[in-house]
Amino acid sequence: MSTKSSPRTSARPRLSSLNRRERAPDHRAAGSPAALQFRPIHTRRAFEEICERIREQLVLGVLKPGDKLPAERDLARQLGVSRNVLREALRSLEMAGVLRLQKGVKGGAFIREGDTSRMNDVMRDMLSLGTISVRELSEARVHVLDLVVRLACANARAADLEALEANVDRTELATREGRLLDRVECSREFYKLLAAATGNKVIAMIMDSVTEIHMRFVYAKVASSGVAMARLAEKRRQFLAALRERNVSSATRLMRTHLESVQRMLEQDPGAMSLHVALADIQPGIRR
Amino acid sequence: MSTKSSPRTSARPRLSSLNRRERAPDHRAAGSPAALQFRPIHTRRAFEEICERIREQLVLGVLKPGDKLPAERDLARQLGVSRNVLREALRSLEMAGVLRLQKGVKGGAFIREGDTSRMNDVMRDMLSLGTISVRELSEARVHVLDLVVRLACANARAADLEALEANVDRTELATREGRLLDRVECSREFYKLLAAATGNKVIAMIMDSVTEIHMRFVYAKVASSGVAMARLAEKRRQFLAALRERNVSSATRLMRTHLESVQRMLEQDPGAMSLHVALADIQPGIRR
DNA sequence: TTCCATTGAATGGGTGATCCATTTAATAAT
DNA sequence: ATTATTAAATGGATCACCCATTCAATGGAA
Repeated sequence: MSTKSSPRTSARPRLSSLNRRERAPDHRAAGSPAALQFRPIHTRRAFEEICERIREQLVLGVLKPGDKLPAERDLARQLGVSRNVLREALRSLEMAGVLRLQKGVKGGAFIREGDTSRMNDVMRDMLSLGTISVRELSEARVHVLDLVVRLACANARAADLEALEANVDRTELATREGRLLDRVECSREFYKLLAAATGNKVIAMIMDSVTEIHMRFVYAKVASSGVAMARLAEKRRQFLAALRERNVSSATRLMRTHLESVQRMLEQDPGAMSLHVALADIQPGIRR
Repeated sequence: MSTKSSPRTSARPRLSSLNRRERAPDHRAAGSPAALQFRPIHTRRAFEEICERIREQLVLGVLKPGDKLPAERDLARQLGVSRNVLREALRSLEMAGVLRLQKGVKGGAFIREGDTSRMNDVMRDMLSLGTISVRELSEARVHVLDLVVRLACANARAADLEALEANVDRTELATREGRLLDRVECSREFYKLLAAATGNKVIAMIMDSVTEIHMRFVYAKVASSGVAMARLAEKRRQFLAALRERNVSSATRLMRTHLESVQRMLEQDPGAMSLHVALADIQPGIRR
């Protein structure tokens, strides 16, 4: 072994002696039972250990949103890893929405408020990879929206209703001025506000994740064909009225029939709609 | 500028001339309208560009599950970035469940089948960061489960019912043998099978994500107190019977009352239940 | 004093060379 | 034929740099 390698393995405290956490058991002396299953062992890598430790501090409450981690150089030294490896870990946590990295003096790695849009990215990747289908997503959206409408009827507060009303105002204006794509943007916002009106951030997050991609399809459709939903603002007003009255069955019915007509619109000339067109430009983003 | 820096900026084709995609518009000559909002510009970093390009190839169908990316050294050269930066991108994609990295000759970066468990990790981080509360998660779970039961009644196939039946058999056995923690594991599996019985992977994914953490709480409770749900297997049999009969109202009612009793169990001695206990040991994992 | 340009240090972003550990196919020895 | 050995390819990790951005401290001009 070369003399150069020795400092790497001994000169400073290393991350963990548990670097390889699990080993395949040695069954050589015990024969080979047929049903025996080996979980693939997977050598634990430094960056995983680092991510784990940081998440641990989060769960323990030692780290909270707004807190700053030590500078990369310091933290790397503390953990006994190279700066590059530490950066891999920080990158992963950044992409997971846990950290926000900021340059410059007074910069650093800050714990973020949770980024609820991360679920959208998961959904997008699942679609890209073909693990879920557009059909499944649409179907799920119908059911989730049904739930959201019921919860919004039960829990919407005055502020929620006002925000929705203002949204419909914008929708109406966009319609009058012929800004169809802006109107699609209003629709996206409408569903986001409706999701928020449930008063449950988990439900809202789920709702957003199944709505995001759907709206991309609508956008692509409107952009390419120029056709758009007729009497949209009017339908929204009716729905809002039902919501105000806490009339679950009416609100549900209105939303359901609306979804059906949107679906019919999307399914005209289905050949024009490709996953690729709808998903283009959405990239798991780092929102700062 | 030193002579050393010049090769970095000119010697080989760089990632993109669009390295900074969006710039804040220059409004100096136009005054300062009050409502003007600046989206924070954020210098696009190399690893983001790389992730985007790879995801692009996914959406376009050029890359499919099972495909292998070029070796790190080659890909880095092709993209005109250093190997370290490329690795940051690959790490991020690995943590996102898009890639699987494998060592050794014949190793490399392979496109994975989508990993539906990624959503669980998002949920976990949201809890750790305090963005969502346990209360919201439990409430969401009740509603989602309600939906899942309805869909399972409508769509469960013979194979699904068999798997559920086998699961209840195991539950019964574990009960008789007093293996309470194994029985919790059975419960986790039960809900996973039920989710799968909906026939919709999006719904299943959502269901799993709200169930995972909940089951950690149940596990921690059972492990610490030794108490456990009475007549569990029996209740499961009743529920399965309703499911077989496609009796939505009965199945829904049975599940709902069961959830309530579980909730009562969890809420005894609530002080003992901390987020930290329940979340310990769950780490966004790389399952190979 | 007040204001604005300059400077310099801290920080994340990025590079390239080098070595290690694991895996596997080709090769040699038995 | 079978079994060790070897060599090459690959991801994992380290080190020593340099660059670009940011911002507080500094200092000179108004």
